[in-house]
Amino acid sequence: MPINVNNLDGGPLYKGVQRALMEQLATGDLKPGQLIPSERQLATEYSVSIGTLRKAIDELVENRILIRQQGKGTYVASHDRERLLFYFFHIVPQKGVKSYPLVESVFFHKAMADVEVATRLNIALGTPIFHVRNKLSLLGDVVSVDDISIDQARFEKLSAAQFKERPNTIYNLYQEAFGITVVRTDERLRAEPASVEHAKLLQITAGTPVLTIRRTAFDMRDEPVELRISTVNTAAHEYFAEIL
Amino acid sequence: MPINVNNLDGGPLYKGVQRALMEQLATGDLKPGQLIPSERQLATEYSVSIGTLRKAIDELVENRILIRQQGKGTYVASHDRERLLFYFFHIVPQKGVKSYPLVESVFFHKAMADVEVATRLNIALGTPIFHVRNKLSLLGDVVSVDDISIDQARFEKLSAAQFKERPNTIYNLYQEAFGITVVRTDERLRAEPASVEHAKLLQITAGTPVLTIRRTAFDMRDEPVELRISTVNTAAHEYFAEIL
DNA sequence: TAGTGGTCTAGACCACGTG
DNA sequence: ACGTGGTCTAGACCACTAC
Repeated sequence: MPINVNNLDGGPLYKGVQRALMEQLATGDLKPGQLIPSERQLATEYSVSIGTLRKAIDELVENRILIRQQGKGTYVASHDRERLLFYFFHIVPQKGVKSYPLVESVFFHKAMADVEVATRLNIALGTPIFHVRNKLSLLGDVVSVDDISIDQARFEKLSAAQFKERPNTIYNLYQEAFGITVVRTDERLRAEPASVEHAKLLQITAGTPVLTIRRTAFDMRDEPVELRISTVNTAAHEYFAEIL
Repeated sequence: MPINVNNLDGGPLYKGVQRALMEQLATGDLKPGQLIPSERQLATEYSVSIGTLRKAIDELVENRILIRQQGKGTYVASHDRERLLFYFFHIVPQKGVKSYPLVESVFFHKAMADVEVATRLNIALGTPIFHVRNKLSLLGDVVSVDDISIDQARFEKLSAAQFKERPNTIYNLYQEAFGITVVRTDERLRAEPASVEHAKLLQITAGTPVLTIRRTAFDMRDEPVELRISTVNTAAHEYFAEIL
C-alpha cells in the first residue's frame, strides 16, 4: 500500500520522505536499536526512486539518528555507552586517554524551576522539576559535579532508585523509560570560583577556579529536555572539542 | 581531454575525483573565492556521471571546503569575516547577541618553541617561532587576550606591520599571504587563576578565575598551523558550542 | 535565454553479512 | 544463495542567477 508524501507542503520530495520517517521515530513507531525496512522496501512504500529514498536517509544518518550497516540494514540509533562517551562527554585528562567516568548519586530532590532552569527548559518560573546531583570520577579523582534539572511533567513517576540503579547513562534512561531521545545539545562554558558546596565535593578549597558547563539537551522535536550544570575541576583534566 | 582517476588505488570512483579536486585546492591551482568548473564540465573531464561527480563535491561542501550556489556555480571557500565569526569564534555575551570583536595588537615577538608549543605544532623544542599577543574587545570591554604561536619556517618574512594593519582576520592573512587555509581546529578549555600579566590586560584582579582556550588550527593537509591560547574573562561573556 | 546547481528516475552491478 | 546497503550510470526536468 503506497504512502503519499508528495509536495502538499511544497518542499522537495526527499524532505517529505524524511519528515515521514522522523514522525515514525518521534512517535516511537520505530524504536532505538530497531532495524527499519530496507531501502528498496521504503522506496516502494513511498513511491519514490531508490536514489530519492537514499537521499532522505542520508541526512538522518549524518545527524546520527539512523545508522547504516552494509549487508545488515539501517538501525535507529540508540544511546549506548560508547556513543554517549564519544559525542556528549567532553572531559578528558590533560595527559592520557579518554575514559568513561564513574557516576555516583549525591541527591535526588523535587524542586521548583528558578529563572535559569525555566528559561533554558522553556517552562514557567516555579514549575515543579527534579533536581539531581551526581559526582563524576575519573581514575579515582572526582572531576565534576553535575546538577541536573528536568521537568517533572515530562518525567512522571521518575524515582531516585531509577537514577541510582541504572546500569547505563542517564540519556539511556530517558530513552528507554520515557521514549525521549537526546539528539542535540548546546553548551555554555565559564570560569568561576568554586562554591563551598561544590568545593567540598570536588575536594578542593572554595574559591578555586572551576569550569562550569551549562548544557541544554534537545529531543528529536528540538524541544529542551534537560539543563545540566557541570562544575569541573580542571587541575588535571580539561574540556575538549573538535571544531568542524 | 579526459582525466583518469580510476581505481588505481582501489577505493570508490568518487573518492578519486575528490582527491583530484583536493589536490588542486592544496596546491593553490584552485584559489579561495574562485569559481570551479561546472559539474557537467568536471563530469566530462573526469569521465564520470554527473551523479558521481556530485557525490565527490557533496563531501567537500559538507566540510565547508567548497560552497555551492544554485544558478551561479561552486566556489572555493574563503575566510571571510562572517565565516570565521560563525565557525571559529566562540565567545558570546551571556545576555545579548554575538558580535565581531575589536582586535588590538599588544606585541609581536620572535621566540623559541616551549614544550607546549613544540608538542602542539609538532616541531622540535626551541624551534624559532613568532609569538603574537592580541587583545579582543566586545562592546568596549576587553574579554580575551590571545597568545598566538606559529612556526617561523612556515611564515617567512611575516612582519608586525602585516599583523597590525590587516583589515581582516588572522586566518585570512594566513590564507592570502601564505596560501595556508585553516579547515579544522581543536580546542581544550580549562579554568585557571588569572596571571598578573593577563589580569592587567583584562582589567581584573590577579587570581580571578579565567577561562583558557588552547586552540590548535590545522590546514588542508591536516598539519598543525597555529597554537592560540585565549585567556577569557567570563564575567559577562561565555564560550558557546553546539554539539551535533 | 543560456548556464548553473538541485531534484528525481529506473535501473545495473558491487561489497558485505547471514544462514 | 539471498538480502542488505554502497556505488555508478545516463539521462530528464526544475529553480535560480545573470545578461
